[in-house]
Amino acid sequence: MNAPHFSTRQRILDSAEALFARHGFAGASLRQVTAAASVNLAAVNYHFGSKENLINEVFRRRLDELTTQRLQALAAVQARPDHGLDDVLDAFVRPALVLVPDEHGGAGFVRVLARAYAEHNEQLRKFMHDNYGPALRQFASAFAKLLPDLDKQELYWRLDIVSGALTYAMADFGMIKRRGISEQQHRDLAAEHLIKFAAAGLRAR
Amino acid sequence: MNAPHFSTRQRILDSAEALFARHGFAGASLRQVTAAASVNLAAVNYHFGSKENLINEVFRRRLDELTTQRLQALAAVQARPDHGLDDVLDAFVRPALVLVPDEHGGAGFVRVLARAYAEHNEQLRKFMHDNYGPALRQFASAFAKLLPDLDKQELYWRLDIVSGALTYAMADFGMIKRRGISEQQHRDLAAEHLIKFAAAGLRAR
DNA sequence: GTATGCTTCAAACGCCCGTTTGAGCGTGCG
DNA sequence: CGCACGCTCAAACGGGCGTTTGAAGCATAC
Repeated sequence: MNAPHFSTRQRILDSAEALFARHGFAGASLRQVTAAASVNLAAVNYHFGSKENLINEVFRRRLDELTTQRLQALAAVQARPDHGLDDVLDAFVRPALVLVPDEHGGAGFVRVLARAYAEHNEQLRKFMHDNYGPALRQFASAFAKLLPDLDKQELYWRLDIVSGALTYAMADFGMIKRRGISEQQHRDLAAEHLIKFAAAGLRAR
Repeated sequence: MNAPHFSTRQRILDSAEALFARHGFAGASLRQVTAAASVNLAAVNYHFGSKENLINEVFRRRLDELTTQRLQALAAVQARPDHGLDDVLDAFVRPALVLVPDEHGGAGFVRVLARAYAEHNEQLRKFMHDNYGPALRQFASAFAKLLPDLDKQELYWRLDIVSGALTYAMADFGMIKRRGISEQQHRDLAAEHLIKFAAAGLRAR
């Protein structure tokens, strides 16, 4: 499944991400993960200490990447003096598209992220809040500048709504089947619609 | 945990719903469920056949209720000739608030629903599509009448976004902590903000 | 060449899982 | 009464779980 020239550690992370996405954290066993990674069972505990810790590492790896890219995109947008709501939303949404697909048609990390929300695990939530929060606050202030009449509490509610819609749209949870398009196409379209929708939603009076 | 005068069947369903919400379908064991319900372990297989089937029954019970209430509310709204977008959205969102809380602070069925989305299980999805789909189509046509200029594909995308945001908001997945309010208050507020946001999003051009 | 330290390996640990079994229970009908 | 039926129960089934162990491999440094 994984090319043998990648490190054991990395192959475990890749397989774990794909299997957690498909079967959930409790539903995917270390035996499945290590088999998919062509790695000995004990390697997980050797490299990560425990399953719990492996889950955290799966997150850290991608969230760091996601946050970095978002903030980069935001900085680029804010450098342009005429930037609008759509641009900031794009900086928020677009990076989530990139780190998405795994090699075998799964939705990869975005779906893991959705799992994590659903888990409602306090530890995971704190971890996400710590790593996510500062970046989110930067976006909030970028939005606040573009929506000077919007109450701060109101803005935070709406950003939460955008995050939720983003997560669900990216993970392709919708009830409506859209035939003949790839997962990647689906997510591009979803991003497009989401940005338009969210821009109007944020401007609501 | 459950009053003893309820039937074994019902106590199992209640406990299962709460535990599936908290720990997921794979994460909550039948031993936990039956212990919480003060019921013999074998009772699950006696009354439901299998764990898989228990999960389905947990859904059927609430989804039937939810769909019925939504369609009732929609009918009431459509009876008024001057109804607007907010009213239809209210009919869609409000019933989700009602069937929410379990007795011990958990978020109950709404969180189970969010789990189901995250599971991405084909069988569950088909089940939801079959039971959900017709009602969703009724709402779609109610929205379409109020948004005559909106392309049909576009509308479906936006309704998917609304569903995602609704699920996410109801299950209280947000990153932002809001102190000093109960789960119920949180959901009332979430519904209010969601409706305002979604109405504007649906009207986006 | 041998000692060192990181990594991999097969095997085993005890535990919990979903499910099945067959005996036991109470109720109500013939 | 007796017997059938719906339900509950404790116990056991095989199997999969996360984790631990100690030996084996294999480079690098001395």
